[in-house]
Amino acid sequence: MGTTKAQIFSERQNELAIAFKVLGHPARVAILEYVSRQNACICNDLVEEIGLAQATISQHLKELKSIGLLNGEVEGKRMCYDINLEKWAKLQKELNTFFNTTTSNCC
Amino acid sequence: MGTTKAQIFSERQNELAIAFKVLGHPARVAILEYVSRQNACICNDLVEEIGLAQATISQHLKELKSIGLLNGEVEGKRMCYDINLEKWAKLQKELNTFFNTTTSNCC
DNA sequence: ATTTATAATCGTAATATTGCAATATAGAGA
DNA sequence: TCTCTATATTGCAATATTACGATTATAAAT
Repeated sequence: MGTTKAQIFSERQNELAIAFKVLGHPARVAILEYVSRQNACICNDLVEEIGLAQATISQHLKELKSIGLLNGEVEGKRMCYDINLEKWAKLQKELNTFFNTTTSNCC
Repeated sequence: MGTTKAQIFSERQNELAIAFKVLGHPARVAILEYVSRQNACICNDLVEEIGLAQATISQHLKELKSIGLLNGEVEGKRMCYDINLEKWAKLQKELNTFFNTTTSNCC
């Protein structure tokens, strides 16, 4: 127990849910918003901006990278994260498809 | 530890994240999709359709209700759930605002 | 009244997530 | 090289989530 029974759902449902889940933390919402506002987007800035420990920010960045929403480029000793616009647009489209096809005709 | 530090984020960021989080489970995605396809949308049907225990489905329904995405009406000894279309449209709009305003200009 | 059907709630075990300190790694500059 | 800075990883504690059996509550049917 404690584990999501992914095998009983479709791949699409699982992927959609995973994307929603990754977006389902305020720190990750804030990271995406901050990264999108900045020209320089470095973990250390995020630590100051957001107010979580460096290790914690790094972990959240990892999750955002895991679904391809963020790109991380090494820039000297720093990392430069930016949003993967292609993936971003694709996800937006998928979410809208989900919202548009899921409308009630019940009762 | 273990608890999200909600107090360091804006109300909007927290609410957005909570909505994403609720959508971030394949069972809840599946429930929304199934409810939207049916005219009769009863927990017991969902148990058969989805293949999780009745208690588990009931719990997922509760979470969907908690953010107002589902309405539950008592219909005799059954419950009739349907999607709260107003909330649904509002959420879709908010997510799109998030996606549209969060685009990269980094690096 | 008793039984049956439906769904909510409770209690609990297994697992996942969050957050941080400590440590590791890697590049830049003295 | 040695040190400093930036980021990643590890290990761990606290808490949250997932799932389910058992129980409870309610209403319909007999």
